[in-house]
Amino acid sequence: MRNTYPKREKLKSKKRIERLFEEGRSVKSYPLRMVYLPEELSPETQDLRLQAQVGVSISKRNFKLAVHRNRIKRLMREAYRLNKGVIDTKGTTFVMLIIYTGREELTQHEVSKAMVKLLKRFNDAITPS
RNA sequence: UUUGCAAGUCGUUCUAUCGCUGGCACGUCUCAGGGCGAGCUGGAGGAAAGUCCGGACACCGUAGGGAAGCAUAGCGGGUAAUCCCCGUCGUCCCAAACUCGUUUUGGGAGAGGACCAGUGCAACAGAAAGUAUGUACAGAUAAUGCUGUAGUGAAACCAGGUAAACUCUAUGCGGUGCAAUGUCAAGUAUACCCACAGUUAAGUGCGUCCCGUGCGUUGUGGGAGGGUAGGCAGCUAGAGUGUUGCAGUAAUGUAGCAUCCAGAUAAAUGAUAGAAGUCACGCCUUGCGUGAUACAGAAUCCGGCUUAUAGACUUGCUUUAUCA
RNA sequence: CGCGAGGUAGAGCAGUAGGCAGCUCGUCGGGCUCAUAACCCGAAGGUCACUGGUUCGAGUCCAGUCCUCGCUA
Repeated sequence: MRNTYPKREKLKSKKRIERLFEEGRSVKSYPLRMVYLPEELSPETQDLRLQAQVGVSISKRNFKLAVHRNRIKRLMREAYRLNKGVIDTKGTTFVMLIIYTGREELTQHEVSKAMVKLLKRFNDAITPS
């Protein structure tokens, strides 16, 4: 299976992001935290493979230099791209934002590991018990 | 060969796989917008940073005058332009030399116009820091506040010093900035805009004031605005880059040849694996192992300045050792 | 992206024609009280963010850095 992360899978709408922070629920897996919310995405595409729009974020408070923030965002995107097959939303679509809450820079392997754990917890959270 | 200083240049490379993004041409699906697939080819910096100067470009009530304000400051040159760069004169600092001097040579520093236009300022010390001129001694004189020496202090050798004190002189400055600005589609309270005609009292105005100037309120006609989330243009071929010759002390200019080198927008330029290079350290010492590989990420674009920076190279001077 | 303020004692703040570094609270020691608080007496505590310049002399004037806070869209 091909692992891609094209533009239409990115969360870009300011309106959706604002509502996401107001109404969304969250799951954590250090150093990552995910905020998510069910959302109808039909205007974007009819593609059945699209399960979610995802954005990444990192605080300027924890990393002062732009070059470090850029690198961590790239690592997070890479980790999501390689592991997004873990997600199973059972038909509904979501918007989600993954936030880096750590204060130290990790390697790709460590970020990947945390990402898999985070996505599994997300699956558990949206499955009605 | 060694030490240090100054100026300048560079500032990791290659392969494979998986991704992101701009361009080109192709196939396929779709009413269209566009989607999907595979191919080729571009994809961070010397500072992209700080936003300290200067421009290009764009718009705004035409940007007119005066006041005020701000900036600059020897002279000459360079440039699109500058508070930048180059040269030069004077000043100050350091080193060396000798003919020991306000000398010569070499290197460095810096906002270096004007206190015989005016006003202000100088703690402590000191008689006195200006409405100047006390004391002691010596000299001169008809006489003195005339002349010399003394102590304080940064300055008392006087109509002195200080303008990075107010100020004056000369020159320059309209304002706001690509989230400028233009355009397309969606969409809706009649508050908005334009033209013409009449009216002119208060009021109002992209830092302030005055003059000037625009607006105002009514009628008629026309256009469609605010707020919200978007697409496209602006948007990258340019004061471009490399190289060679010529002109010039230099900054720089000019001619020929070659070349096209990021355009993202919740914001691309990455990840993994392996190899090489460089620098440390260790040793079974000439090859292995371990560790390190800086500062840092375009946001309209250029020219400077300033700041951060592992390591490498070039040139000049200096210093040490050896050989001739 | 474009602008504006501010860094002075542990905390909050003064400091103007350049020459003294200060105020309030807190801290420490002593007194008062059976004891604590309040009150009284005394003391310590500062590279004036940093670097350079102008000046005889700089918290103050000038230039350049660093940090903090805020504003417009």
